[in-house]
Amino acid sequence: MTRSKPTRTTIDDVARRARVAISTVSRVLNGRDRVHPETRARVLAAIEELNYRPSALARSLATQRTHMLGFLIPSLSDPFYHEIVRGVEETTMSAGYNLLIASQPKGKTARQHLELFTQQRVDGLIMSQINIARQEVESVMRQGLPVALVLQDLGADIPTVLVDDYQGACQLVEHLLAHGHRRIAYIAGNDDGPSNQTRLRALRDTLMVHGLTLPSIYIGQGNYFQGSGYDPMVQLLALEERPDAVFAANDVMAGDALAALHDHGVRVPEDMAIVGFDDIPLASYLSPPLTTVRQPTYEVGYTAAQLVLTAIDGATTSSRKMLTAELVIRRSCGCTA
Amino acid sequence: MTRSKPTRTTIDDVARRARVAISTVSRVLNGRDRVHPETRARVLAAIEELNYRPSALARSLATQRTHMLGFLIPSLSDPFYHEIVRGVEETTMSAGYNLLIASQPKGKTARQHLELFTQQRVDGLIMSQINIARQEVESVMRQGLPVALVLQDLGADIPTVLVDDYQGACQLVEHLLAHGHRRIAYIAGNDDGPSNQTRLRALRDTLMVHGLTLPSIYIGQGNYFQGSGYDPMVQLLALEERPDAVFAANDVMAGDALAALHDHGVRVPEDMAIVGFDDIPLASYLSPPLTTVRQPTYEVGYTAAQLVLTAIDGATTSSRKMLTAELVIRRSCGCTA
DNA sequence: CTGAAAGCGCTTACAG
DNA sequence: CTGAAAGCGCTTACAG
Repeated sequence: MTRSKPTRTTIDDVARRARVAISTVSRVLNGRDRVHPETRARVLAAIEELNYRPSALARSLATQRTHMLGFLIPSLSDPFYHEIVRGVEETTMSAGYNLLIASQPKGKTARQHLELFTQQRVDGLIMSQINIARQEVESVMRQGLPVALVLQDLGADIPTVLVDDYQGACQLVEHLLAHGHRRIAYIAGNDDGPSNQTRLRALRDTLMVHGLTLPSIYIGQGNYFQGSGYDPMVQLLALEERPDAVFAANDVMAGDALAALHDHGVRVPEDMAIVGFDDIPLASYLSPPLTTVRQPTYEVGYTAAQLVLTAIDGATTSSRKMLTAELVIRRSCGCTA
Repeated sequence: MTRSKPTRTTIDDVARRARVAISTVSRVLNGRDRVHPETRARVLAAIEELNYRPSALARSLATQRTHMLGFLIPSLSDPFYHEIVRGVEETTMSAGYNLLIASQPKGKTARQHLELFTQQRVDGLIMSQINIARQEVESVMRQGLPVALVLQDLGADIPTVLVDDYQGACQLVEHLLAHGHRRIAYIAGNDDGPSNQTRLRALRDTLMVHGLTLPSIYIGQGNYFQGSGYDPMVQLLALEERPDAVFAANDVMAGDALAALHDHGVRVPEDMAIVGFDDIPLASYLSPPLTTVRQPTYEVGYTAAQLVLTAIDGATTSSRKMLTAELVIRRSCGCTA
């Protein structure tokens, strides 16, 4: 007679085999209370012989701790998130926690998205740029679940990690101006996050400082995703007075713009300079290599994880971190490496 | 008086408020047994008022099902995995399961890596190219946990999804030969997976069919990771009789080779053709765009998820799938798009 | 249609 | 140092 589902070996099996109570097995498992060496040896032997693995589920139910962290991001395939994920993951792991990553499912609302985690599967939650209301985040926090927000500002009382891209974008534009460019166009992302408006504002402000302006026809509309930078670039090329430099709101769209220019026989940077934002791995592979602004993505992930880990430990720390972005000069701006 | 840890509202709270037994609350929650409409309404109201969320932990312990799938991969930042992950994730989600992704932690063994999942946190497990022995996989299966292996062949009795890269590599080499190239070099990956040897064999075999051979000095040694294709390319350039085409075992190294050629003023494809393998997103952004072999990565993920989902449902299906790879012609081979 | 009770597999005071 | 028992928050036969 075969059983299709082999029953797990449980703490009871071990206790019986070692001739002790299950509480004793539990003690050697957790190693906190003292156990007589001989008893411990018997238990360990039984565990070994039975190839016993304690059920994390049962343990979590009893302790009210899952030792898991949740991380919600818009999309796993967005290269911008890779280093953030790595930062969160490594930090989480070395603190003895496991990471549950979920990307925003297509048809689902942020609320359903959250459900996975609020059903008590994680001890803490990190969210980045998901479409969620301040009030929902607060509701989660009120349930006692520590939260950190990443690259998304929903108010001062929510632990948050931000990057100062205003400052980074200003540097970038200053650099273009230093190259002598005066007609600088912008390929915009969508406004789901705050970053698009911030970068645009940095461009406007910096131009203004130099007595320049940004004509509205110099703003092309993309959406941050791959492919969305191509048409706006083509439209800019069709203008009577072409821009001499283009600032794309992220590297992906800058790559599209580069492709459009290549297809139209426009040389970069000789005929037109292109710069991006983010410094994703692709940026250095583009031709010419892309001048851009590096967001400290690994550090963003690291910091966010630290924020919720310390909150789990009950400590209250200053909960807002602003990291700085850094200009990365390559060749698409006109510099010769 | 404030409580630092607000106690969760449980099924008991709901039952009390609705003046029913917890079993009744459970019934309306799961919607399987019939409940009197009025009773149901009372319970639903109580759930709403208390903002009750059932504990997935407790439920899993009682039902012995977590509705989670585990996915083990070598690294989250490897672009090759993005589409595979997407395939697994979407399939998993639409089947009502959640996905727990873990990449191989630096210092940890595959065994520790597995622990997270074997401690009964998932209903099924997908593994890809992690360093694990056949015997360990079998041990997991014996515990009753359905498993699928991806791009890794550990024996016929383990459900597996493979891609026929031998055939794909042959097509690629045939294409180079059709361009008139005769001195074809190879930049090898490491041998952790079987793919490097397979691709190399395909190159050798195809050359042989045409009466050609692969001199050992035409084999450069990379390791699949970014940067590792640069030096081997430089060494090939230093050869007395330079190759006229280079087949890099993956796109990432082909990108490195391209960079090396660019730095040395060698034109591609005029002076030398370059081809890669995988068709990661980067491939089309390279300059010139890279001719390569597309692995059906999304489909690989989809198929693997299906394999374990049907296994969870108790069905026994044919458990080995071989998907076909496809030649993607761009410009680095000499074709004019 | 509904309730009381056992059980899922652990942990943790409480006794001894 | 060790055991018996309660409890974590659910589900699911079993009665009624």
